Amino acid sequence: MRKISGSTVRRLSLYLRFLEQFDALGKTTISSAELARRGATTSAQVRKDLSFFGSFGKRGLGYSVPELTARLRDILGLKRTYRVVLVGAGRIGGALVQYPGFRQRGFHVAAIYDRDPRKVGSRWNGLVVRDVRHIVGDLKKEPTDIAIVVTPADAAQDVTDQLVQGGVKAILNFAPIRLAVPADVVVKSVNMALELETLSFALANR
Amino acid sequence: MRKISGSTVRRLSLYLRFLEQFDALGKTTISSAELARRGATTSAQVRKDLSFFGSFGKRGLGYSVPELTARLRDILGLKRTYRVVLVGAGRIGGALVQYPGFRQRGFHVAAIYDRDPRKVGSRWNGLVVRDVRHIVGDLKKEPTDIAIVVTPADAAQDVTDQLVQGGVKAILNFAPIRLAVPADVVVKSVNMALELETLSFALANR
DNA sequence: TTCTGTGAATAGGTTCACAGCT
DNA sequence: AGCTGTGAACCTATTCACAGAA
Repeated sequence: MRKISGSTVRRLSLYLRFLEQFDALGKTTISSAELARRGATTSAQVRKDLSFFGSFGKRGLGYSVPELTARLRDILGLKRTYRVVLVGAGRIGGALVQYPGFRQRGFHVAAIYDRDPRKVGSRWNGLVVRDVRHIVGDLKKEPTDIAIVVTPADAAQDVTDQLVQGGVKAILNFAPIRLAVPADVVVKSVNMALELETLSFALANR
Repeated sequence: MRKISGSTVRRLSLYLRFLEQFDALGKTTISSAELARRGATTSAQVRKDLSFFGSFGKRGLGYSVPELTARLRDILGLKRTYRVVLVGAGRIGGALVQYPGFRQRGFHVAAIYDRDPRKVGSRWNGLVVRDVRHIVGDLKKEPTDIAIVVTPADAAQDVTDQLVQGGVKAILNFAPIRLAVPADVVVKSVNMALELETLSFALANR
């Protein structure tokens, strides 16, 4: 497939949310202009984004809400559910385990790991925290595509190596380091402090 | 000032982190190539990013670590501390209140608000949760530049309007809606489910 | 007539490559 | 000799504008 930019993918996710909202309102048809207004972009951008994957609209009419919803879910890989493991039973980990947005979208946090013996065995949102030393064995028994790394920086690379060894193919990383992974593994890093710094930059440079 | 792209700002934040690490190792000088290696970019990119703000290096030598650190802290608006208020005393709010990365960078979470009477009055990391109805009055007494919105979607716009009324100029938004704000207020939205969807897209389109 | 789909034009961001300072 | 600073070249993303389907 042709190379799709990250910003296109993010917009597709947004369009999908808007479509779900439109569907809830009982609308059956939507134009690129309406999607654009919601997404703070342009109608041409919406049409271009969609055009990378085919032509789903009807000229003079717009897009069928249920049809485009289905196509976007398909494009974004959301027609299936994902088993997700979470490594790091700290505050952020705890918040993510019960984050409703994940389950709604088919991302099921199925296991939590930590290295701290005081945390191992405790319950988090119905899941028993397991010792991280079991992780490779567990992953081999229960194939898992996605992991969320919420460990301190010093543990993150080691954990990542074990995740890769266990067959994980995508990692959402909250640790403030760049993770080294083989070419067939995708990493997406989120860094809250960095987000705040884009704000302080904006405040300082008005 | 000339328009600086978001990706340049993000890279500057990263360079600052690397510089701090180099400083801790006792290095006093660093080349654009070394910064590039750490940041998974190119030396030309590093130099170009810096060149928007001046010329801080010495030809043949590289950059002085303490000097460039100071310049970046200045550029990113990190020479001062920021009073930050957090709205929404849920799981994610709780995790963010004690997130060490914020305080390290000079972002001080100084107050937490919630609308739920059962949460109001409880203690979170040493702070007493206040009723959100006091927020405008509090902000007028204690001018605050940055707010973090961690409420459910249905409350986020209302809270945002109050923050703006109270003089907040930058908002880090975790609620899954686009916030409407006046032109002089910056909003940066973070959406975890959307990040996971970029991963499922990558898995589905290999 | 309305709104899509898409080449062409434009804008924006990245990389190249080299002159010039240390 | 080594590494910066920066125009120019290149590449990618967005916007324009219009032909064509409903």
